[in-house]
Amino acid sequence: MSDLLERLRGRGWRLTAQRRVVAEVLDGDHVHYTADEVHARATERLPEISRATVYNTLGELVSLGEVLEVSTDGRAKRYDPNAHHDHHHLICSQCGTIRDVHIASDPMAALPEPERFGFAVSEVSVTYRGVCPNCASA
Amino acid sequence: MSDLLERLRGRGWRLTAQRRVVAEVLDGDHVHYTADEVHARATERLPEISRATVYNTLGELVSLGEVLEVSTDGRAKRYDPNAHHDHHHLICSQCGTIRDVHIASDPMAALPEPERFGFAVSEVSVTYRGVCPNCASA
DNA sequence: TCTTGACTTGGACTTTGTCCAATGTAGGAT
DNA sequence: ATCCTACATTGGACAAAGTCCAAGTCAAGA
Ligand SMILES: [Mn+2]
Ligand SMILES: [Mn+2]
Ligand SMILES: [Zn+2]
Ligand SMILES: [Zn+2]
Repeated sequence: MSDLLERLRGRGWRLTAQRRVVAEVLDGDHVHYTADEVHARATERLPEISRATVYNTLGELVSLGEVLEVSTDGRAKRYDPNAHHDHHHLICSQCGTIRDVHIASDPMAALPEPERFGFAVSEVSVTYRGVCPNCASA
Repeated sequence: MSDLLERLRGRGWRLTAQRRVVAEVLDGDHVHYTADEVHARATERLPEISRATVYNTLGELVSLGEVLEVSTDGRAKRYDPNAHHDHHHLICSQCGTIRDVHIASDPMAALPEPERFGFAVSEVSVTYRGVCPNCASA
């Protein structure tokens, strides 16, 4: 994600300290933070960053396709910087941990034409749930 | 769902007017209402039913496995009385309409052992998104 | 260095949902 | 048929997650 800021500048973004910090927090793929978690971690680096700015920046990153929104349960959305490699999610039903997973067949191909009801289907996500090893042993 | 009330009585439920009305609203499969939509429809039949009771009853029905919770976007959860036939969902990304769909292959089989990371995987849901015919023509 | 439109901020507000003490009632007991 | 009481309902306070806005700040081009 080091070149993310470059791409964003290319799109006319002003490079503010706040945006830089949000990008840094999301850097190092494989995280799935809530907005509040992003805010907490951003605050460690830039104490006065506001919640509103974190929400604004996350929303912009999602619009640009640089970050994915993951709605797991009915709780807070999670933000996923791993937007450039197709993947799905495996979620622990007890502790909420999320892992990226890669699956063996294309789920888009599994939806027969008559089951599409005239929709222009453009996206599919597969969510697996179960108990993680950590929760199982406890 | 006519025998739902029988099953519930068998489980020791008191058959109150409120519970009856919530069950009636969810009757006739293929609906995916939010709690507030259930409340609005329940109010037409029983004007003084409270929001708290609708939430309580929906929660109980979910615990009993009679109704499924569907978390689509980050908005209100939807309640799905079609709990006894496996199915997945196709959602219009513009208007939010939900359709039940049946898929051709088993998505559980698509997750290879090494991608399970020691989880005891018990559940999988597939969500398709696209533009419905109605929204496409508008 | 100056200027200005874009960005940030704190707080009010909204939506969705939970919790609780007070009140009501379904259904078994008499 | 009536009584009893444990369970259910209610309204309103509260909480979590997110949006919106007017006022102040600042990145970056001139
Ligand atoms: Mn992910
Ligand atoms: Mn359904
Ligand atoms: Zn776990
Ligand atoms: Zn639509």
